[in-house]
Amino acid sequence: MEYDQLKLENQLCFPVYAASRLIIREYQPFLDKLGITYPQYLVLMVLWETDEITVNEISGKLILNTNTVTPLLKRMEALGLIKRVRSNSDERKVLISLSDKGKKMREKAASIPLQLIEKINDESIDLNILMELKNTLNSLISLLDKPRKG
Amino acid sequence: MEYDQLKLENQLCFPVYAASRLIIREYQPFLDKLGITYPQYLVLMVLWETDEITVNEISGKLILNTNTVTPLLKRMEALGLIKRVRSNSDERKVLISLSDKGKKMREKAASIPLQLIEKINDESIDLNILMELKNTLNSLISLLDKPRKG
DNA sequence: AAAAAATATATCGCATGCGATATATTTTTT
DNA sequence: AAAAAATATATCGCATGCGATATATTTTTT
Repeated sequence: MEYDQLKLENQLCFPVYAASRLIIREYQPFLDKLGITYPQYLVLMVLWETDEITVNEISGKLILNTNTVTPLLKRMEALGLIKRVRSNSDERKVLISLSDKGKKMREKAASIPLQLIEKINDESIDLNILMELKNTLNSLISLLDKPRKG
Repeated sequence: MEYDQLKLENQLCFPVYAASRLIIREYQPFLDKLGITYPQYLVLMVLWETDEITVNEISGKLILNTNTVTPLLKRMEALGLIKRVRSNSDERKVLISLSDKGKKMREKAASIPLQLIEKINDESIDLNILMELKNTLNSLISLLDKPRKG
């Protein structure tokens, strides 16, 4: 029997998995300056776009389970980046909003995406190809994330 | 100032990160049957291709730090999937090789890649686009992994 | 209206994943 | 040859990430 399918180089998942970790490593020095982790940065990006949303909405946008997001948000609250308040209209919900510190961090973070692009683009890889990459991944994500939403 | 760069939808990293987790979730039911995790499956794939290699070589192929790989291998040894033996020629090295159980698992795993492809292809996304995706990610990986090697 | 189902968070346990650091061995430098 | 540097693993601590499960609240069913 042929086992070529089981070779690392023939896998689709491995490159996605490895690239994910490597790109996050590139973020590390910038995030270290802000004293936050990559998932915390993602939460902030969500809140900078839409402040005052529920735990569930955040976990939906980041495609993370609530049992990952709840402790993440608690750590962010402890860091003074966000506030967690039970909703009055629906006591099951917890509303997440930015603290002043969390709001101010937006300015410090503003330069990160461009610096990342420079870091990557600086060498060999065409930006258009990266845009295609993004599109394909987004198709894949909406395909695989369907079961959660449907 | 414009903050569009800080929107989730405009990021490259987030789709890679989310896709990685979602694809691994697709593997989960198949790996559960074998009683292994995704990183463990990766180690096995490396060993099925080249048995008897060092911890360092495995961590290099998987682009993981040794402080991730060492405990991973210890768990795999506890599961009876691999053997860990100090090298005689160089006492710093630890040689990792497959146990009978680890070797036999190859047959059970042989059908996984195809099943995954069917699961994804079954709907809407062209396989050629996925091959391009793989190529772009591999370029990105060799770019970002350079500092480790160079 | 009471019971059942659904929804929203949260807790627990375990496996990564990694920065910082330690230890043993080998190689290189002086 | 002794000292210094490099190499290969390993340990520690902390932050995810998730399956299983618990709890409180709201909505739906009967």
